[in-house]
This record gives sequence, structure tokens and C-alpha cells, in this order.
Amino acid sequence: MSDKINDLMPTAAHTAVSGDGMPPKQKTRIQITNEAKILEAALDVFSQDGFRGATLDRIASAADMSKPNLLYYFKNKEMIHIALLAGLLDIWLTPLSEISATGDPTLEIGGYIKRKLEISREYPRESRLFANEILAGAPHIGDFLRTKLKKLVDEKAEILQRWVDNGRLAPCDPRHLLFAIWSTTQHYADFSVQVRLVLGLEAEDNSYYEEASQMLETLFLSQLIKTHDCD
Amino acid sequence: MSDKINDLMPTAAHTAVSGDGMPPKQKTRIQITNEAKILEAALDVFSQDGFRGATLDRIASAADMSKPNLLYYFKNKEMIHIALLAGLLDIWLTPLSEISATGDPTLEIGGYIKRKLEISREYPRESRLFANEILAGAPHIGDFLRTKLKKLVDEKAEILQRWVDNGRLAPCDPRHLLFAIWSTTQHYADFSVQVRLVLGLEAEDNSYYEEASQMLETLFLSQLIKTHDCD
DNA sequence: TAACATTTTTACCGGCTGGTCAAATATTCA
DNA sequence: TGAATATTTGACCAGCCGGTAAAAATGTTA
Repeated sequence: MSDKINDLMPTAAHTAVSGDGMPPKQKTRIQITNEAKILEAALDVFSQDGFRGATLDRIASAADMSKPNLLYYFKNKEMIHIALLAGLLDIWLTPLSEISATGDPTLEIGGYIKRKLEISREYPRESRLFANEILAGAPHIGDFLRTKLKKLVDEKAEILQRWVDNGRLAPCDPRHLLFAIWSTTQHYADFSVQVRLVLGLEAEDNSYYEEASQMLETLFLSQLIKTHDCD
Repeated sequence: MSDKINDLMPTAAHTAVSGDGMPPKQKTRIQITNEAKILEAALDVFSQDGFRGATLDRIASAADMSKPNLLYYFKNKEMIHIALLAGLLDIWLTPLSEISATGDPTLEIGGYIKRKLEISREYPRESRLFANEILAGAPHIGDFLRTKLKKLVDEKAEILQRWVDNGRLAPCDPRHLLFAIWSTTQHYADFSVQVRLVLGLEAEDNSYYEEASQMLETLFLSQLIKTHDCD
């Protein structure tokens, strides 16, 4: 498995030769719009069916393009997938990297949860794309998880641990606290079909996000953070 | 999409004609072992790659069988998938159905979380199979979610709501409390690759489940349940 | 052992898969 | 304009896909 996300952003086939001596050549109008069209379509397909389950034919037809035309912009199926993942990982990491050691635990964690839930609501397909990639064994982003993500989690876990040590946060394993935040927030994107069916909502009805926000605040903040009025 | 889980348990092709007047004919030794072998292999493949991403060739080769031989025991790809899902849903629902209105909230919820986490640890592939099915839009179990699961959740949510009303449980939306429990517990199965890579663990190392159990207890019980020594 | 039922294999099918190629068509710009 | 470049198309390919048919092999039982 290739497992290289870095500098594999989408480029038309003829300009995609990275590593050679050529300057990267700026993109055409058509190139920009078509790459965007392809990525949009591919996101729909990959996020539903995963890498293996997705087909170029379906992506092409969703993008309203012929398959060879699609392959003019992306070298192959894998490159489309990698381009999507690369775009996603930024969105993914930013909120975590914004947790500040100097801030207030309640505000920092609360803000993080809120942003994660917003992302879940705004980018549900990206969330499902990510989930599919992990379920498949992370063939494309294993390196990223092992290195960059781990490093960032280690950093932030240290901050959380300090808060625990200072008695500003209920004693808990910081890494698992992050897992709990990830899972609960992403659940509303990844399992949205189940959530809707169980709640009896129509497809596309996102109204449950308000309740979700309330629940997560109750779960993670009202109680977890040590600001009881009783001590 | 067929969407019929009920009475679609695996049967050899020649005995699979349900709905006719024939008695169900008991299974051969060979039939029993081979169906088990197939389901075992299929669980590996489907849980990694989803329904569309999985292929009969890979399932057959994982089961150490020829493809036609495999199709002697299951009518087609979909039937194998449905058989797996049917087997899974029982495991899935049982713990929830065991939540008792007459029990103590802490013990009931705590026990439920514990059992869900145990299932996540014991049946990670089943959990991923389920996750894949939901990500794909629940084409095979949509009816089940809309009817049986919803009904059960409605019942149990009512119990939880009564506990909230009686002040025995922190005010929260019961349904979303269940979602939070589902997501956090299943996360350790569905995203195990990510969990391991972030924690720096080797593949197959399940040691994190102890920490997880501790975390979930802290998150859901120590704080959420209203048994503070301060009131 | 012979008759019968079950299981496995071999050979095969049409359609889809990811992907290539060269020719045809648009677009850009000197 | 026209030459150069960028884009799109259609025809095609080998291999895989889910699945079938029938014969061969194996197991069961009277």
C-alpha cells in the first residue's frame, strides 16, 4: 500500500509529475472546475461504499463525465481517494491543534467538542470517508495516524493530563477522553442513517444536532469538569 | 434493495426454499461445518471492505473453497451478507433489552456499558460489519432499524426518562445518551486501527480495553449519575 | 455392494472493472 | 488568423465480477 498523503494533491495528469525538475505549472480554469467536480462526485461515492466498493464508472457518471476524461485529471482511482483524504485531514486536525494549554479547561474542551460536532454536521461525507478508510484498515493514512496524529495527540494529552494533575479536570485518561469526544461527535455523521431512523426523522433532517450538542455538553462538561457548586 | 432480515438464516441451496410446503430438512455434518467456514471467512472480508467492496472470490479463497462450492451453500453474495447481519443483530440487541425499569440506574446503565464494551472487544468484526452497513446507507437493515430497533429504543428511553424525572439520573435526552454509549463502546472496535496507532500499540494488542472501561465509567457513571456525596 | 443423495470441480458466461491509446475537438494566445 | 496547447471522445483491453450448468467425485444407507 502506498500510504503517502503528503504532497499528493490533485493535479492534471500532464502536470502531476512531482519530483521532477519542472515548475508546478498553474492550473487552467477548466482544470480547476473539473477537478472540483470530480472530487465532489468521488466524495459521494467513496464515502458510501469505501475505496474498494467505489467504481470509477460511478464516480465519472456522478461527475457527469466520461471515464477517460476523469482519468485525464487524476492518474488513477487511488489518486482521487488520496486527494480527498489529504483535503480531509486538515479539517480534521485543526480543531485539536487549537486546544491551548493556557486556556480554561471547560472552555477549551467545550469549544473543541462544539467544533468537532460542527464539522460532523458540515462535513458528514468527509467523516464517513474517514470512517471507511479506518474500517478498511487505514491502508492510505496509516503513516499519518502513526506519526502526525499520534504526535499531536501526545502533545494535547499532556496538556489535559496537567489539568487533571492540577485538579481542574476529573481524573481520566486524556487519550481516551479524546477518543470519547471523537466517537460521540463523529457518530452523528457516520451513523446518521441509524440516528434518523431510530428518532423517526426524515432523510436530510439534521434537527437532531441541537439535541446532540446539549447531550454532549451534559456528558462532557456539566459533570466531567470539576466545577461543582458543592465543593 | 431487499431489506428482509427475518427468517433468512443460511441454508444450503437445495433446502433454502422457504415458503414452500416442505419441512426444513435437517442439516448435514458437512453442511454445518462448511456454512460456518464460509460465514467466518465472509465476516473477515465484509467487515473490512463492506458489501460492495467484498468479492466472492476473496471470501471463497479465505474459506479455502472454490467459488461455485461456496455458492452451493449460499444462493448469492447478498444471502451471505444477510446471514451475517441476522446473526449480529441478536448479539446487538440483547444487552439493550436487558435494561430493567426496576433496577438501579447506576447498575443498569453501568452494566449495559460494560456489556457493550465486552461485545466490542469480543466481536470487533461484527461491529465493523454493522458500521459498514450503516455507512453504506443501511440497505439491508433499514427496516430493522426503523421498526424493531426504534421500538426497543423507545421503550428503554421511556425508562431512562422516568429516572431523569425522578432525579435519579442527570437531565439528558435518553436517546442521545444511548447514542453516546453506542458510539463510545463501538469506537474501540470500529476504529481499533486508529486507536492502536495513536496509542503506539502493536496490531492485535487489545490492552487498551481496560483503560477504555475505566474512561467510560468515569464519563458515564462517576459524574452523570446523580450520586454525588454533596447533595 | 449397489442405489441414491450430497458435495465438489471444471468449464464457462456476459457484464463490469480499472485503465490505455490515438484521434477528434476546444481553447488559448502570438 | 493559425499554431500550439488543453480537453474530450470512442474504441478498446485484459482481468475480475457474480453467477450458472453439468459432470465428476464423494458420502450415505439399504
